[in-house]
Amino acid sequence: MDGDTRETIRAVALELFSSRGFEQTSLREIAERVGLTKASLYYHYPSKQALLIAIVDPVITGWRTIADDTKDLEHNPANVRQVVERCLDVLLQNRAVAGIFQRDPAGVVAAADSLWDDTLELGQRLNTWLAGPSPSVAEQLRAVAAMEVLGAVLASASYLRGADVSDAEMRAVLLDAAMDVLRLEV
Amino acid sequence: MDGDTRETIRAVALELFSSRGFEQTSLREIAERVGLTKASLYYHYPSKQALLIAIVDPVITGWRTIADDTKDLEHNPANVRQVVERCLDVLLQNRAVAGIFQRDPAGVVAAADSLWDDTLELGQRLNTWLAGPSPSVAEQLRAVAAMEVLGAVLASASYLRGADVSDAEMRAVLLDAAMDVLRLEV
DNA sequence: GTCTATAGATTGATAGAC
DNA sequence: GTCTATCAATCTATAGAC
Repeated sequence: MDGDTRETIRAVALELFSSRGFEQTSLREIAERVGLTKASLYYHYPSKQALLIAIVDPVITGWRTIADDTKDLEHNPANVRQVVERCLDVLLQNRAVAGIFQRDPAGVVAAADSLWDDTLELGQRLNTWLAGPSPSVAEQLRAVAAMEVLGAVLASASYLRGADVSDAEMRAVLLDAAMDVLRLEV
Repeated sequence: MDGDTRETIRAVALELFSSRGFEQTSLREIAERVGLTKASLYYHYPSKQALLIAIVDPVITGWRTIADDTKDLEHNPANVRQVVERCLDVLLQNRAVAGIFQRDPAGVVAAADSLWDDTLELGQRLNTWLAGPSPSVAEQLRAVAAMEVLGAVLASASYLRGADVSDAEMRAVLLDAAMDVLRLEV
């Protein structure tokens, strides 16, 4: 239980960053919860920024993979559905990390410009593909709106505190809803 | 041009809060841009928190008015469309303020718990009404997703940097898209 | 690998002169 | 109404002992 320390720090930081925000979480607090001193954190991560990047990297990578795969991918309803589905799965499988992007974009920007630039660029590539070739303004707007729909994965945690919804049902409903926004039926 | 000072401070703070985030904006920076010293800001606003509340209040009030009006309002397609339309108009007419809520929820929570509680409560009331009476889980999810669609008003600024879209077209397209998510045609 | 101690900077806020 | 000066707190990060 020694190489675990790095992972424990990551897990604690993830929980705090996603619930309170990056700037609102101090290394002192992370250290306390882990049971270390601030200074010890710096043995495992060279900076607070590096800690954030380590936490967020898997999701960026996930999105990049999807975006890369849309290169030369034919834009038809079946493919669109699959791309949206994969985006949705990234969110479902990384709720906490995605929560950082949803609840604290400002903190991410402040911590690492380039990280946010990456996120924007990936979003732009996905939206561009989703809108289809030579899209009208309406089609471009609907592409953005369809991606926004996926954010309901996280928002529903705040709003449907009563009913706990299974991942499977969330997946099915939001996928259909996104396709409705794009006005594509499969 | 003296009673204007208070308003100038508000405008400068709004711009900075909405673009960078609340915690990422210091009173020093606001003061510099206004052409005053930090200390002078405190003559006009008793605290940084109070400044945020003054900025954000009109939007909270707008949402509250809509939420209140759904009390005893029959849930039918025409009324749903009207409620969604009014929410959309609040966003379109208060883009910068809404940007604070979209880009920096974590900052708002940290600055004023109660402010965020209000926002959540209003969102919950609107979602509950939108979902209709005795809603299924799918209907509840679609209500949340429909509200998320409206967030495209702000997100599109980042993603459609090329084409500048008129408010009228944005309104028309997103209103229809939200109705599609709710699977209601009018 | 973890600690104590501290540097160095910034912040929100206040006191009091003018 | 605006200023100068300053307080007290907090933060990230580093130096160096163990």
